[in-house]
Amino acid sequence: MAANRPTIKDVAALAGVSKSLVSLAMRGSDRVSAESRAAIIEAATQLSYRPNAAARSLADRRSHTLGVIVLDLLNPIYAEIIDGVQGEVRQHGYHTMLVTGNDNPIIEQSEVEKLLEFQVEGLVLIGHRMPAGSLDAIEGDCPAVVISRAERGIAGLDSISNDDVLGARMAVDHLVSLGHQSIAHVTGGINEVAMLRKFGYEQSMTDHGLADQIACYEGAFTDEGGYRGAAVALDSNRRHTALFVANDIAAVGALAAVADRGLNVPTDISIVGYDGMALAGLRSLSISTIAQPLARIGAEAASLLFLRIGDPTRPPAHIGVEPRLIVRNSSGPCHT
Amino acid sequence: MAANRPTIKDVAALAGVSKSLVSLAMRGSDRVSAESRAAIIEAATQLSYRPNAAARSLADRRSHTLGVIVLDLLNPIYAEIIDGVQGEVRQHGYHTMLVTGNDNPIIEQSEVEKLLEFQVEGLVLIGHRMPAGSLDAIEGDCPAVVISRAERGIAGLDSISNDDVLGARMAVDHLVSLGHQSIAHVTGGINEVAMLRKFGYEQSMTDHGLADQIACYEGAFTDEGGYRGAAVALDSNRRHTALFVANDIAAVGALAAVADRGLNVPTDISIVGYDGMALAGLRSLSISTIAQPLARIGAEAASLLFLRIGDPTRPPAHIGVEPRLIVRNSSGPCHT
DNA sequence: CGAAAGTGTTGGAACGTTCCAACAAATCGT
DNA sequence: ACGATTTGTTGGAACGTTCCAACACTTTCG
Repeated sequence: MAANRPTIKDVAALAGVSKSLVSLAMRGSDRVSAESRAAIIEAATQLSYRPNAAARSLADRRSHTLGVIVLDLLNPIYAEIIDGVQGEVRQHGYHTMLVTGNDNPIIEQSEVEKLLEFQVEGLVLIGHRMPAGSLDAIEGDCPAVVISRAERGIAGLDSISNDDVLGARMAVDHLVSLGHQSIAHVTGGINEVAMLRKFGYEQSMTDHGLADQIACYEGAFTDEGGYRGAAVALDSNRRHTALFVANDIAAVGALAAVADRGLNVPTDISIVGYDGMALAGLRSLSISTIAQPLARIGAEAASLLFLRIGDPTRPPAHIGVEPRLIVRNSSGPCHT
Repeated sequence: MAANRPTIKDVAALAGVSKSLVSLAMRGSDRVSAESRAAIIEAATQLSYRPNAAARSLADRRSHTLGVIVLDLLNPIYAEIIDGVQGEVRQHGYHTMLVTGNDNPIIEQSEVEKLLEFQVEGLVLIGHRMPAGSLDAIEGDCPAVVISRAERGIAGLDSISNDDVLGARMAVDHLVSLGHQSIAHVTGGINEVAMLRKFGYEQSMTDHGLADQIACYEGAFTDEGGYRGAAVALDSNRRHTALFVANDIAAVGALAAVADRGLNVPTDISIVGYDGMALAGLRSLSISTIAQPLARIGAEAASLLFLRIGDPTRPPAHIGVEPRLIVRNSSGPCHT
């Protein structure tokens, strides 16, 4: 561990120039003579000089850093979104500060606070839990974009999400095209996204003249929730031939419920999930699903943020991305 | 968006005291009179003042921030480790800067560089890919701890990992206790962790007098790799009754290979994985596994780092944590 | 050939904090 | 009652950068 970290002054002294010139050179200005530049680079590497980001961001009044707060790292779909964000951010030469809310609004709030103290230039919220009031407060302070939660209500924030209603309709359309009629829905609980998916399901069923076949079973966005909902569906006296489950994780649970009853997927019953998490594609699961373009959502969120940073007065935008059907082995023709 | 962010001076002016006193008060010093404190708090909230972390860390020469670099966010076990790190870090009142290497040594290197520019006080490396040389360089600059890669070779770094040899032995012991003898191993490819697990497998087989039953099939730490390895194992003319697969993701692939052959788990063949990722516990998979205490590994890594920050001269430590057997539905008694 | 325009380079003033020595006022001990 | 301590408070100097106005020197050109 060397004594004290070398500063720009040390480099200047060693190279025999002024600190200002070193500053210029380090940032690759073209107003530096070739000789000076060479001497400076030489000195810098010799001292293994590393600019101090704190000092820089203080002087510059820009941190070149974006804050990303994610509801919960454990859900694999968030990880995929984050990857998208990071890629885009890197391209802009920015840096990312990533924190988790641990599914806890208090922690979430305080982490956001910390990010703001670090003078992040923008905030990406991935599936937050904050009350609208806090969001408004943030918005006054710092450009922000919200992912994966419909935020039509909140005026000032950019947001991006997939079209859950459309996606749900696609799931039903797919099952209908396979000849299914008694298509049940295992819901994702009481939250906006789940509601939209349920709504899409009902809409499409009705459009196909299957309104009388509509059947919703209460579930949740978890393995456990999917299992419960599917179990009730399967044990009912209605002979459902297909299940549209509110998300992929829940679909994994539903798969287990089917297996527990000695039934086969897709011969006895078809299953379609939602989200397109990589995991659902593993061969043991091979769940048909409505995929969100997760990485693209992350990337678009980041570029939206850069747009707003560039022009804080631009009107808030909402980007909707299209979900896409991925057919795997969990859905097949209706056999009754 | 308010005009300019209020600074400590603005607060001081509004409260009618000096900036020094505000600084004291904000950090909760007890040398501030009740009146002054009240006035300051009042002023601060009124202006919605937020201290500037860049300025603070410049003056303080401490960033109160730790850097965490993870190989790849997509692997769920890393997410669980990160959660552990974050929890511990939060308890110390520190902040975390999390970046990914995207499984790319170049990016990894440059991200670490950025973290160091931010004057992080320490670094947690979760499954890095850097050559030993870069690691040495880091070590000179900044306390660091390495997770989940045995680093006995590198003298100066603290590290923490589970005992892979022991874990592999536990897996075999478990299968033997269920009456299995022809226990094959699907490997994790050519890397240190995989080698250790393979070594533990061979050791335990030998100890149980089953040296002649040892059979290794080449796989990888992926779904695909597990599928391939298991497929070869199952198609061989040796009638294996159990498979120890190098990690959980690969075990998921192995499960698919078994299903493809119309065989049943665990009646026809037992499977044990390694890692203890939450996912393996989903009811559709229910894979018996050797679990690493992932969150604890993260937490211990962080506290190790705090120890070293507190005393940079302390000798480097290696902490080994014990893996634990979790029996689920993928392993059962031998029926032949 | 002298003014104008360009080329490199420089010192000093920011940026928003924390730390420190200094100090005034109140309280103490003898 | 008077120096010694304690209790609050203060201005100014760091911290390591970037920015800016000002500088010498060349070069250009009418």
